Amino acid sequence: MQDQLDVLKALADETRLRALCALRGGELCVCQLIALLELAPSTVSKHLSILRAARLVESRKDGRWMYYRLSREFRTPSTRKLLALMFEDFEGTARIVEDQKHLKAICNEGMESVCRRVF
Amino acid sequence: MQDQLDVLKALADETRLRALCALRGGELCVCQLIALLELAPSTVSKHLSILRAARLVESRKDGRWMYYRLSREFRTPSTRKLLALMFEDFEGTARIVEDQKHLKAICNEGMESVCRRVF
DNA sequence: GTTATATTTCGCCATATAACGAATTATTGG
DNA sequence: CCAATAATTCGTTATATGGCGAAATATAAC
Repeated sequence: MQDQLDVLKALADETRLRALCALRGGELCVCQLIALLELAPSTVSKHLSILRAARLVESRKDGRWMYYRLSREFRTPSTRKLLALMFEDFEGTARIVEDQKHLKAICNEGMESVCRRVF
Repeated sequence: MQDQLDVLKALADETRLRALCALRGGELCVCQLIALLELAPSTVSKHLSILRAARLVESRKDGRWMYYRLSREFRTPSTRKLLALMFEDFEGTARIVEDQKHLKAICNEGMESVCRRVF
């Protein structure tokens, strides 16, 4: 029960929902998520570790960069459906639409520049 | 967005999940929920008010007794699906199975007796 | 090997949340 | 009306959570 509860707790936070929505478009580097969420690196890192502990995201390291993406395999079969519903529900809310524009700009900026900016 | 977030926050608590699962079998009096959850009346009342604020449950008053049930209409269409998934996920977990037995005993006991016991 | 860079971990603070008991409200029964 | 009962609201306390900056870690660049 704790595992499923961890998933729900992970979802019950606006910042983490925004991060998950952002990852729908594909993997992102931590610095890009920092730029998107406009929070301290340590704060974003903590949120990502909570999402990972709930197995909603997974990460891969590439040199100095750490990339996060939505998990391919979830803890329970219904978690995938849960996420799909979540996305359906939040798709189109002002914040998420805003984030999508913002993220597009961040991706165009190039990672080197984003990193220099946020650290 | 806050509305949907309130739903997720309401779901991200073991006690409230147990209450929701218990209500699947039909409406229950507050005193029965107090007996099931084994928490102070004021605590249970607070949890129920959180569930109601998220529009996951609704209540009706019958004399001195207040009955709670799962909402018939949810805030968004997908909330129904969300709850269905939740139930699917928690169905069969040790705690919920235990609660089901416990609730059966509470319902057999009769409300007068339950009320006397928990207050 | 030293320095720079990207990320995480740690320690701290402020706020949010869950629990309780006491006081309050609303309704029934004498 | 007055007492009893069911439930809620209020005030308090302990713990959890989210935020930050500083320190630690890991990798790349020189």
